[in-house]
Amino acid sequence: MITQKTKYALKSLMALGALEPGEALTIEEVSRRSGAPKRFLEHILLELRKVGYLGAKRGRAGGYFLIRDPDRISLGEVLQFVDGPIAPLPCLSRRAYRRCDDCADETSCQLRKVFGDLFYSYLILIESLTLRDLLEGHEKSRLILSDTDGPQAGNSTERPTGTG
Amino acid sequence: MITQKTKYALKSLMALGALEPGEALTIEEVSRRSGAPKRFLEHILLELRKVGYLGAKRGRAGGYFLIRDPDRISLGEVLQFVDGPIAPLPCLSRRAYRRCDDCADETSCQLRKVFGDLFYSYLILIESLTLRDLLEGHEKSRLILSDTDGPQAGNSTERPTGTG
DNA sequence: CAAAAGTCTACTGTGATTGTCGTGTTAAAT
DNA sequence: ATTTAACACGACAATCACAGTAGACTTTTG
Repeated sequence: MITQKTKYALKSLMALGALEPGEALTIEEVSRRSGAPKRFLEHILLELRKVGYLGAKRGRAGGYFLIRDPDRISLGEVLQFVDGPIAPLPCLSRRAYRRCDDCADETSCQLRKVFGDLFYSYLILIESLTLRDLLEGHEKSRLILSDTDGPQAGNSTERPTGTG
Repeated sequence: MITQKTKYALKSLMALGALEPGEALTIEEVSRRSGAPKRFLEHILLELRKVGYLGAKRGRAGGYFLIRDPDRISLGEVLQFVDGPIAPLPCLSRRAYRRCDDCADETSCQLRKVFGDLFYSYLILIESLTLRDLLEGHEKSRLILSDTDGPQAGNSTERPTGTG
């Protein structure tokens, strides 16, 4: 589950990404378009600015605007910046690495091995999706498992609900 | 991040999956082998039994034992049973579906579309990994993005740490 | 100067996570 | 039959993350 905060962040980025160059939106207006509570959104937009996605103009006719190409804002990055570490195990996180206190030997930990591979595959997927994909339709992230001839993903419209 | 509880559950399943047929372990013993606190483990093993993975024998020489083939216990299933819904958005969960209160039209929600595809790919990965993979080495989950010639995953031993 | 905007720090309510505890129930050993 | 060692189950509690609110400050423009 991505957090509500991340959802607000993504919706805000979408709102700001849809603007013409030169345009800006006030927090108030982003709040209206994203559905996020205004006072909460303050924090979120501030973070997105500090991280380098947004620019802000203060004072009377101020507002926020996107300063990074939507192609270069990956979902993976946003999730990390807003939600914090996304690794399934603390010992698999680069930035926020923490040893598992209940793990004797990290190199032989089977849990780490298996989830490490899973995480790597997941990262490829999530890094390949960008704000651009949220702004337009998208045709990416089709995958094929090489040792099976199982189902293929992609193609947006079908199978709306998963199992979660 | 998978929860500590799930980690305990997986380690316990590994401990029980490594037994010879006919053998069983007491909670105490599973606790020792998995590192989980005994009184906490009670709840976990109970759940795993109710879900159909484990059998239990009560009374003096009692204990827990695996009653489902490790090939038929997918990581995805375990995560769901122990951690609850794993869908990135409530509106993408089949079992625990909930409408996003901030979403006007579900069918046109771009967030839902993109995360839906992502989730579907993720499910394929996580469903293809089983307790068997945790018990032995594993050679699965290699994937190829069909619209890029980007990196390939798989092959266990390399790139230990990700980005999370 | 006043109004409208972003910036910052601090605080809070709610719920999930991670356990612990007490008490029961079952079955084997003596 | 009694004791003992195991699982079963419900209630409770400490801690923490999440989601949001509030107040005070700073910057810009009219």
